[in-house]
Amino acid sequence: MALTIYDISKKAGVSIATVSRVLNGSDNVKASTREKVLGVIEKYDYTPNAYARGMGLHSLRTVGILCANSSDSFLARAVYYLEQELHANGYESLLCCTGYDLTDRKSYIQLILSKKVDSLILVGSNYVSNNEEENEYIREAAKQVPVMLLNASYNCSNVYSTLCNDYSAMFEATSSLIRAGIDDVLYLYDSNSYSGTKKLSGYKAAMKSYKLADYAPFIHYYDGRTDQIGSITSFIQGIADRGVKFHGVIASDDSLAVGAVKYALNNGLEIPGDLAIIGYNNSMLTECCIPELTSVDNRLENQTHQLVQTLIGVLAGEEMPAESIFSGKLIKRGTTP
Amino acid sequence: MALTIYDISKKAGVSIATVSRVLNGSDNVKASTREKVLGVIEKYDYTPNAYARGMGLHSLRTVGILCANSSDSFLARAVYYLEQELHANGYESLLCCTGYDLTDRKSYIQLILSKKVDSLILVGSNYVSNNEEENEYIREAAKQVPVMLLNASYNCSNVYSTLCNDYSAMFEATSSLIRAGIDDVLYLYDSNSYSGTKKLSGYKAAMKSYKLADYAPFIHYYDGRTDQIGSITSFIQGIADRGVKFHGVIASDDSLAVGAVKYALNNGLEIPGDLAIIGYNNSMLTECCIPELTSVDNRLENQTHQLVQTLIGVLAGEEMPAESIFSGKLIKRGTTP
DNA sequence: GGCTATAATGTAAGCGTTTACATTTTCTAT
DNA sequence: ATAGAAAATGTAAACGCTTACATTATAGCC
Repeated sequence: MALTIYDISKKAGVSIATVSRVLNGSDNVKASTREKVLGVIEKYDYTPNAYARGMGLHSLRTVGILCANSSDSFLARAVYYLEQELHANGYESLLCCTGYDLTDRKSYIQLILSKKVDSLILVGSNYVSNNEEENEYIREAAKQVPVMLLNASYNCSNVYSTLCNDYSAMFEATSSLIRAGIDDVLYLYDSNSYSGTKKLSGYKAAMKSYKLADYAPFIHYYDGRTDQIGSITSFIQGIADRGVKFHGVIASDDSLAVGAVKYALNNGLEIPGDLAIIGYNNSMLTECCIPELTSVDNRLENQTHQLVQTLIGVLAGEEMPAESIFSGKLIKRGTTP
Repeated sequence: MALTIYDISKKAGVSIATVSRVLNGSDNVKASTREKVLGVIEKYDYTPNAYARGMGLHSLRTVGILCANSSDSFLARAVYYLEQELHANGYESLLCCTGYDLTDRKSYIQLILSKKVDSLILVGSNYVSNNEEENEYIREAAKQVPVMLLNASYNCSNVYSTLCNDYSAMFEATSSLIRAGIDDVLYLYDSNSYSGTKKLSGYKAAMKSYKLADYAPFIHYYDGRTDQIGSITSFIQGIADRGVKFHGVIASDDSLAVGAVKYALNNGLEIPGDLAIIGYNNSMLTECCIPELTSVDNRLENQTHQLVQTLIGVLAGEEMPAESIFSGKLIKRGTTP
């Protein structure tokens, strides 16, 4: 059986209150007593029971992080940055991978809220739906703790967001291709999430502003299989086989763009001469293909940093901005002219 | 303030014991009472406090998962599979990203053990060091709960492992290149972890068995930067520039292998004609390059499945195998003849 | 040395559950 | 209808900590 604070107090010859004070760094303890107690703690390798602690303490300096899928490279990177930032600020994190299903999601939130977290961070725009009813769970959660959205936005009190101006970034990316003389630009996307919708509109608006027809087929592919990219490649092949012509591809995610690169290479198309390609997220995948992938950097690191700063402020009772928006930046590499 | 079991019992007109019984699915509750209580719970959206629960309950059906870096695609995939398996078996998971530093690691373990986890899963071979002293923390942890190692092995009571026979797999991979007539095979690796060491020996043994000279430069690169692959590419370029000749590259990880692919394409080398390349882990990266990467599948999915099965068995008091070894498999794609 | 202010320590209540045990209700068989 | 068994429910202690409040030790001052 694990040692309790009683065992330690007995061995150190003090009361449990004193042990607790030492544990919590209270300054009302005589130096010699502190040494004695710390010695016993050290010697017996005592660790206070976190659950008992959770009962007494008001805050456990813990925040819950929810992400849909930790093997998605974008989400994983976001979670990684977040944990680092939180740790650096003295907060622990509790990570849950909820999957994309809405009902599971709700029960995960209940679960994590029952752990007395100080806040909830929802990573990725798929947590905000276009269907307002589906967002009820966010409003519910926000009644209990501040809810932080990374790369998404939701207008509700006690909800704070960081984002990239996906609309403008995608507008810019699309325009840059058009200005380079490519007027048949295909748009690939795989998610109707908050940011997904913004990006799509950015593309459409750009095409429209140049009086061009847009074409944006939806790919459903996030099922965790290994040959995701292969399925994208053949999806694009299917489009070409149906006679659709395109000399540019913009994708809502780098993985889709890599699929386009493979499609091009499979068909002997020159990149960017015959086909120009732009991805999104500026992930590690941009480096994996030859030529390297041009991609929009959505400022993940800035977002996570800002999000944690906002959170700290909110928890300290300060008034903080409900939305922090960063400007996406097109990083030009070999797949664009 | 959140509702407690007292509030619910009052509203439902029963005792807290009855509410608790309903909550815990005890069968000694009249159906009508159960309905009534569930109704109140539903209506007020009550969730029992996890910490109070942790005090009373013996097991919380929770296991701690430690991984060094959740943005490493191999580790992330492993964690993802593990969480799914655990969830399917009625276990919750607590994930911590410990980083690669040893001292941090120890405090993380203390932290997670204080949460009354039923077991500890260490994901990835970097948790087992060749330096026996550094493994003390594993022995310590194993005194408290069963410790499960994924993709690593450590001989100690109450420690269970799943692995791939990295030595043989690498021996096979290397031999396959040699048999194809390539006798100057470079080996790239970036970690001296448990499995890293095995792989390296497999390569060396294969070269030796064909009486060939081995060459295995070490790359230090896992720092989380985005241009990892770029730095690998230039590392290889540096080797070539020093006059080292090689017509084959085997890497301990797919990302290193992708670096080799880029090196080849940068230099106008034909793959696999001028340079044959084999990666390891059979990750999504294998699909990202053209030609697609030949890679060793280390049976991650099998490993995670087996690990959870073993864990369930151990927790149920059954005698389980301390080590489960799977056979790696060379998946041939375009980068090998 | 005696008095007070202050620092150090101890005592005990409370946090929200679970569960052994006690009690009450319901059912079965007479 | 009623004793006795079985089922349903209630009571209260326990889990290991924090902390307000009470008590004791220490120091400073005249």
